[in-house]
Amino acid sequence: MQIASKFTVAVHILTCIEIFGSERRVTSDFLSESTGVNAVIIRNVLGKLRAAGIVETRQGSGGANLARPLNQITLYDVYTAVDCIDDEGLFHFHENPNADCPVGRNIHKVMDGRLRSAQQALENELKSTTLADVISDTRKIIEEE
Amino acid sequence: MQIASKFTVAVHILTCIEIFGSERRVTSDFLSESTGVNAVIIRNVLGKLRAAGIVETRQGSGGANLARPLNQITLYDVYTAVDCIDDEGLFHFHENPNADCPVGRNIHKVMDGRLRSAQQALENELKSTTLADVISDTRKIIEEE
DNA sequence: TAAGTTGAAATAACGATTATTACAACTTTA
DNA sequence: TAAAGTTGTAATAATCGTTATTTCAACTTA
Repeated sequence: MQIASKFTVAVHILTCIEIFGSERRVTSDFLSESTGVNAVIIRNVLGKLRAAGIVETRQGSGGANLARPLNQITLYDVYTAVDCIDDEGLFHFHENPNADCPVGRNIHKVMDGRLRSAQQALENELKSTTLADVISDTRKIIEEE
Repeated sequence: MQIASKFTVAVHILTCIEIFGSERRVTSDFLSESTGVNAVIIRNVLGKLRAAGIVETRQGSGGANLARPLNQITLYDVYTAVDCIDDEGLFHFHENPNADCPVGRNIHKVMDGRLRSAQQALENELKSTTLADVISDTRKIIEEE
């Protein structure tokens, strides 16, 4: 049970756009090569990132670029953009608790707040890094190679 | 994409054991009734909770009870007991990044620490509540009904 | 106009979760 | 000791979400 790879793929995509965008056109085919993910899936993810105002894409001529500065895109922004998490929340509730049982009819209410807090802790952590951090680390590692 | 309901089911089970354990034998059939989850699945979850030293079960005569005090069982203990999270971590990495691409061969290294931190923030939050808290809230709500 | 690209729909492949069926092993009690 | 009820477990099916694939219209540039 894992958070869909759309999220890490999206970060990969954005990193490529920043790193290679100045030298070449970053197309869905190019991104498919780099990520190992099907080009249609890439276009799908790019579509969500575009809808969230994170990238711009060009139909026809092709290619994608960032729509705002690196330090104004957090991992949380990406995470919500590709919506790998339900409206229901990160934790899945079994759906048919017995309303005739005092525990069954209240367990949801009792757990909800605590689970939401846990999810929020995760999300706050994602808010604390921006793409600028990711790119900076990436450039450092590449230079050291 | 959600964390498997095994987790919330496990909490439901443990709550039932505490609340009803003094009046009756808490069998997998009874728990199946209360949760709405198949009795075999219940026995499966109980098996994991037993392996983690959280409950004891009785073959033959039937029934389950808690193996340690309520305030010594955190939500995190339950979460790890039913292992709804991979060894790989909460976040799923696409598996075939291109080693010939400088981004492809480094993205994992760059992201790993940050994703682990996010996961840990979630888990720390789960460590901060014990079943004693959950039961106390449950009893309060039941009394107010 | 030709070539290359995006956007999007439809469908298939795959994997993980949950449900179901079946039964051996065990405990209690009549 | 036999019957009834239960746990533990394996095997299999149903279901659902993710990812891959195929296909094609719309678009842009040369």
